[in-house]
Amino acid sequence: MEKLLDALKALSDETRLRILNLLYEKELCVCDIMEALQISQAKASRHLIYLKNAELVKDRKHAQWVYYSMALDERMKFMDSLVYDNLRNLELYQNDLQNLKDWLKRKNIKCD
Amino acid sequence: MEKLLDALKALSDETRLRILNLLYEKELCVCDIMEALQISQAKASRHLIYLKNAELVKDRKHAQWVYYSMALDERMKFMDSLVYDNLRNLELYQNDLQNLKDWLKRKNIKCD
DNA sequence: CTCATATATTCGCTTAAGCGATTATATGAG
DNA sequence: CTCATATAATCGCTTAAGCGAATATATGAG
Repeated sequence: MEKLLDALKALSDETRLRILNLLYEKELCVCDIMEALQISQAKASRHLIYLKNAELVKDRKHAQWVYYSMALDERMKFMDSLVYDNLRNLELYQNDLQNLKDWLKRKNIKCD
Repeated sequence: MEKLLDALKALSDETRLRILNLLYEKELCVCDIMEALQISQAKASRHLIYLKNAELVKDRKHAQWVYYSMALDERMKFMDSLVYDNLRNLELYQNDLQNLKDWLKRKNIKCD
């Protein structure tokens, strides 16, 4: 079966792990990801599409934004352990979350 | 952190998943793997070394044989779900287990 | 020592991944 | 319509993965 293998391939890249770590918090648009991870737009978009093809995330279009969020089926329940027992213990991923938080705050202030 | 990522990269290849599925049953030597999966010796050896470098398995030499077995630390506990909730539901991996069983039986008869 | 068996390593090749830079497309604002 | 913003897609390049075939190494048997 291909589906599981596709999901695991999607998990074998650090940028994608960093993205999943953020999406585990909440639904985000591409520009949130680029800002939080400080990566290029093309890179963020590419990896998000990769994750979508692997059926780990789903997307939702609204105006000119595309919002991505986790889309885990029953089989992928091991993802919880991966994120909470592993990623969240690592400095890089903690920093990413903090950067996301800071960025969302700035973004909201801008919109006021 | 590199270690988790190395482990995940190790999980992103079907042959290595098939090997892990077998090692989840019991400690095996390289030739058991080649026979059960019907793959070449070089291929079995290469992937086992890959898994060892990723610290998912450990090896033990005895005479001319090298025995490999699972070596999961606390962080890798999601592997249980991966194997039992996913791999073991798939025909390919079930067949591999049956082939292993058959091979071990033949092997023992030969040794009598 | 010599041979057979088990395993690891190397080589050359092919294919896939990831990347930056650029371009294309879609949407909303004015 | 025109412009700015958000996202996706393409191109060319570089590097990594995986493979089969062949060779090397280690161990036990006799």
